[in-house]
Amino acid sequence: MRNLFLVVGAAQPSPRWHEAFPDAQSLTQDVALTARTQADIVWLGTAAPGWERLLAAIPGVFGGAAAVVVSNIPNEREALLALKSGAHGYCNGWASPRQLQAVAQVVNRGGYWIGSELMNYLIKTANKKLPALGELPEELSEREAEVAREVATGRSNKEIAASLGITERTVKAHMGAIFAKLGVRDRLQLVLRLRGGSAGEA
Amino acid sequence: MRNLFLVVGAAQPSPRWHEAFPDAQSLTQDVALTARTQADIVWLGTAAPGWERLLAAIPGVFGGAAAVVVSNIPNEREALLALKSGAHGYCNGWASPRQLQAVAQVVNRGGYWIGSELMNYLIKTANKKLPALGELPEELSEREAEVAREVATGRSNKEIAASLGITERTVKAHMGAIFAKLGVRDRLQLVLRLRGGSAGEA
DNA sequence: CCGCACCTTGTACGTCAGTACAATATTTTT
DNA sequence: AAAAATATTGTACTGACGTACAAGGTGCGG
Repeated sequence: MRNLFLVVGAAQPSPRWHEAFPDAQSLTQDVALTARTQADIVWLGTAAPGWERLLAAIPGVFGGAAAVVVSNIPNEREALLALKSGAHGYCNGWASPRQLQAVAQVVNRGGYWIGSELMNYLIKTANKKLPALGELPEELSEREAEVAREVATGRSNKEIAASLGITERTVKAHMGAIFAKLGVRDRLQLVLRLRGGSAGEA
Repeated sequence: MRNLFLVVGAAQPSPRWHEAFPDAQSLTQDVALTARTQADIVWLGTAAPGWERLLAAIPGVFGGAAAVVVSNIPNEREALLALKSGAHGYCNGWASPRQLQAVAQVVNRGGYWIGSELMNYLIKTANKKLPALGELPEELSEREAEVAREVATGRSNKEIAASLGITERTVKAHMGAIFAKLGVRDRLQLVLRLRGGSAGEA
């Protein structure tokens, strides 16, 4: 199974992805097109604007290749856009290597990989209604989870520090650890991850 | 991978299914329950009435087992019911053995197996009523709403500027206007407001 | 015509967020 | 006992963020 990550702009594959597919290539759009690179699965990040147009063109270029859209901050809108544009998978780029491999196998065999929450959303809209709210990933330590809960209500570092009775510096330390563990770059993306209610957990 | 076909009433596995999974078992509901049969995948036919209630009970009985609903006459309504009841697969019981095996592998790895037409249908209906981020407070101007949508996906000012083809300064201007109109102090609280979080409820 | 709302951009400044170097102590795991 | 994870805090730096001064352009209703 040949994997190819299409690098567009800032949309780079995560270290976990490289770990999951050591033999895979990550190529820029231009190189992939001119070299007529073959692939069974084409992965495409959403960091760069216009990814959905590129995605729609993939079947024409990489004949028969399945497409997986990789997002750092999965959300319903983006997921729908991805599926609408022909993707068979939509997942978090910072998912574990094992999970990324599972995604690959699922998609490679003709299945769809989408978060169960998103699926539930689809079902519900196909009938009606909408709920969804998530708990904290258990890879976070207890203290980190506390900090995460605080920031998820919109508090600043200073406020969190006062609330937990620690230094702002310590809050920053926890924050950095959380970012690293969840593969987000700032507090906003963290909140979206925690509340965003959709697609492939890490 | 242990396959189990749950025989209920007239819902028998097809010869093709037996061919695909020679080592699999097909048991009646009673036997499966009393014998505490273990399985990775439970297949369930739709020929017998009440299959959806049985399906919903599967996770409790066969802990962790994925469910595939098998229909002889696949149709949208039934597929939705199956997915709603927790199935990860919905397929034609008379599909080829090879295809059934693919279904098994997809579902076994956490993927969904559903026909592309059904998927398209789901996308279409979901897109039709996809407010979520679309229903922004109407006090926002058109442009402000665009910016708000961008920031609600975790993008930075610089990224939004590039995406909308304007200056970062302009993004800041819109952002400030949004904050003032909605009574929030920063982008994080804005996102919480837009996503129904617990930010500064005026 | 003139006000009003909207879109756009500039410079400058203060604050906040995040990280790059840390270090120390406690607890848990191996 | 050694190793690893966790919790805590420090200084200092860069860059992002938000705002306070602007200002010039478009379009629309009074």
